[in-house]
Amino acid sequence: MRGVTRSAQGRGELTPMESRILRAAVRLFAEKGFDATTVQEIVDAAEVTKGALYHYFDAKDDLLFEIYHSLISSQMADLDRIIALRLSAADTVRAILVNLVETTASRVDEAAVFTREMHKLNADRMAAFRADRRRYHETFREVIDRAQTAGELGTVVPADTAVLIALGVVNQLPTWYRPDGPKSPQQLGTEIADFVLAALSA
Amino acid sequence: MRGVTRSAQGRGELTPMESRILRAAVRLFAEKGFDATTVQEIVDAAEVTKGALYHYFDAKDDLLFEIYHSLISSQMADLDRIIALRLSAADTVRAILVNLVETTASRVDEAAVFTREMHKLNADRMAAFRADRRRYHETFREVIDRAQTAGELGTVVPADTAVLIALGVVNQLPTWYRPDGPKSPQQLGTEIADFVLAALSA
DNA sequence: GGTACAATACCGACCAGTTGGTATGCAGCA
DNA sequence: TGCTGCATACCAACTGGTCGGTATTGTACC
Repeated sequence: MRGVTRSAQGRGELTPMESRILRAAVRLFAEKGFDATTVQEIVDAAEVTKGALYHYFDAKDDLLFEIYHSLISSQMADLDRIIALRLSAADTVRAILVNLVETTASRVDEAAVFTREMHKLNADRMAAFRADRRRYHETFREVIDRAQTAGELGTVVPADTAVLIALGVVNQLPTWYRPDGPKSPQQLGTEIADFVLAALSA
Repeated sequence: MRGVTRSAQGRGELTPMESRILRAAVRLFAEKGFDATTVQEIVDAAEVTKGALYHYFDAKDDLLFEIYHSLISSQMADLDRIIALRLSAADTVRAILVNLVETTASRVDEAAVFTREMHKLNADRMAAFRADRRRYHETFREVIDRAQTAGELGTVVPADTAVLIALGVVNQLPTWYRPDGPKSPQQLGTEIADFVLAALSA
């Protein structure tokens, strides 16, 4: 069972104990970083014992991977769902961005951990992650690309750069977004989508 | 001399030994992260001894701070220089972004370490950093704000959000920028500036 | 110009504390 | 009686940082 989290087998079928541990881990990782967080701190925060943790997870790294995994699967599923709606290019871009901003906002800790610690994935998992990301980027880029070719969107900025910029903004969001801030996630999503679409209309 | 790096006294007056150590530290921090990098690894990479390192720096943390410090001072100085040119709003925005992209690209490792590990600053240094960042944001925001009021730029996107987006993109740059990629830093800077200005023109 | 003295620059073996992970035990359910 | 689900005690490896000591450079005085 090397290289695979025991719990990762059945998707979304986390036991109560697993999600309890993961919830504590995410909070601590987001607060202090992965390396600076002790396994002992995690089990204390989750009010379980080390034995319990290592009963469900093979290694500390697996906690990280579970966090990535659940976030990415959810994002990929959302993307596919949006694409399937077959909206206009502009509406698709808007839907993708609003959705991304909203899920990122509702799962800030996970998103923050993700962007800060993703380079700690081992080779295999990193490769899997890159593949997912590539697919996400490509899908997004094609939406813009086709719209540009069809004259629906402007061509001032190349599609690939636009994707990098748009997704970069979202990835950076956990750094400055505060749930108690003046703007709701929905409003932020709208503003960011407005921004990107305004740029792409030129 | 608590809380202050010995070498931070005289700005930019790093001894050869200090920059040698810092150069190795930056590379390793960028590659594996701060916590995952051992002091021993740093001194090995720099081909010095632990004694030498602790002769010039009080603690491992001070290495991080020196990296931040040199990067931030340089960025703040650049900003002031650009503002002093008293260009038009659009040209100022462009100049800031192109400059930021170029310096970030030429110092990717430092920038990457910075965005990933800044939360490890202690309270004092964090406060100082926040003050600097606030000033940077405010300055940038005012440029946009005044231009919007004067009708020189559109008002579709609020100035504060625009700043967050623009700087977010730059902060995310180290994640995907590759020196051997197809686009030069200058070209990237131009494209990003085009993007932001196109959005702001709406 | 040489000698005594001192400050600076650096060395590397060592330490106390911490860390991720394990081995073993035990209760309850089938 | 055995198996799952956890608890407890423990360990070997590693980490940042220290400390006594040495080499090198600078300085003041004869």
